[in-house]
Amino acid sequence: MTRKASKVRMVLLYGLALGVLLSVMAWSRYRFMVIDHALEAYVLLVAILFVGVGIWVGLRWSAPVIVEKTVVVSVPVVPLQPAPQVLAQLGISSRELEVLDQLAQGCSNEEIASHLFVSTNTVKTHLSNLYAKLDVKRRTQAVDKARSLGLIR
Amino acid sequence: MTRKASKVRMVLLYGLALGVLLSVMAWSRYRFMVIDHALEAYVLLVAILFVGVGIWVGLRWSAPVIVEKTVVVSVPVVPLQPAPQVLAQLGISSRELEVLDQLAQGCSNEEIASHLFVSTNTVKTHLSNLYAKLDVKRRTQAVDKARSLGLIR
DNA sequence: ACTTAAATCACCCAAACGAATGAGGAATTC
DNA sequence: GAATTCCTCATTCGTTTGGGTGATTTAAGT
Repeated sequence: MTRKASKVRMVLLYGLALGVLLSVMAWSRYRFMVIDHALEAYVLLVAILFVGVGIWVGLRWSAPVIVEKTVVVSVPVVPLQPAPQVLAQLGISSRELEVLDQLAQGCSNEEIASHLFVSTNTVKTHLSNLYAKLDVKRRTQAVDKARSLGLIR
Repeated sequence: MTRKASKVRMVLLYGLALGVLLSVMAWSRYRFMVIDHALEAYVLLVAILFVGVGIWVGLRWSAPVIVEKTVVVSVPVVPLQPAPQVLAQLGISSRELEVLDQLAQGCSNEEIASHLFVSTNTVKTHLSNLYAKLDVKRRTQAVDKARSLGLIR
């Protein structure tokens, strides 16, 4: 049922109730008029009744107060790019990527060399090629750029 | 003003209004009693008045309907740690943090120096202190560690 | 068979970097 | 006012890094 329909129906019900109440009161007034101060009691009764009606109407008509609750949910963040295309596009070989990874971990040329079981000269060659392909001059720049390209975590 | 206080005040006002209205009616009934069907009009007036009061009360008392809305917002992911405590704990100064930031962007000592308007010697000093505080030996290590600590983006 | 690309290593040289140390000035704290 | 911290700069010395160049080997593709 729509909100509008329920309002219309309620107004009709309210009018009906008012009419009935007035009739009942008109009929019953002779019974109570003999009592002194009957009018006051009468009015009080009417007031109480219609305050009740009003409250009911008010509650029904009151627009729902919409409270927005912001719920923060933690979501697993996936790697931006597994770097397959970027890698190919830049022409970076797998060996160079290994070197790049070591680089990002802060290894020196000598450490990289020992980790990859090659000479430091080889590492330097790989690095030089990497710099050219990444278009950078320094190892720190290489790490920064590789990270922004998603080549490394 | 709190909700409770306003409710209490409203009840009091309501009672007062009712009392005043009753008094007015009691005083004025002699004027209208001569007219036929005056009571019906009287009751109607009271009914209308108190329906209004009731509606007002109902609107005021109506409890907010809480509607939960799921809102999806994009949140900048990264601040593992706002780094305030970590920073303080490691004793890293703001200037050192600036140097660290430049470092992460792949700047050379000379570039950092010109960006921060100091000599390269000063940069080297800051770096040395940083290395000690981060317990590393090389700039690349420093960047790596600072990142893992959430000190930099 | 020829070409190409990747990986490996070497040598030389210059620039950048890092360690160690000292020191002055400013602000804050005790 | 003494101590502390931070920022600044300097000097020296050894290490690391990067550029340039060239070479060999292997694998893959034409």
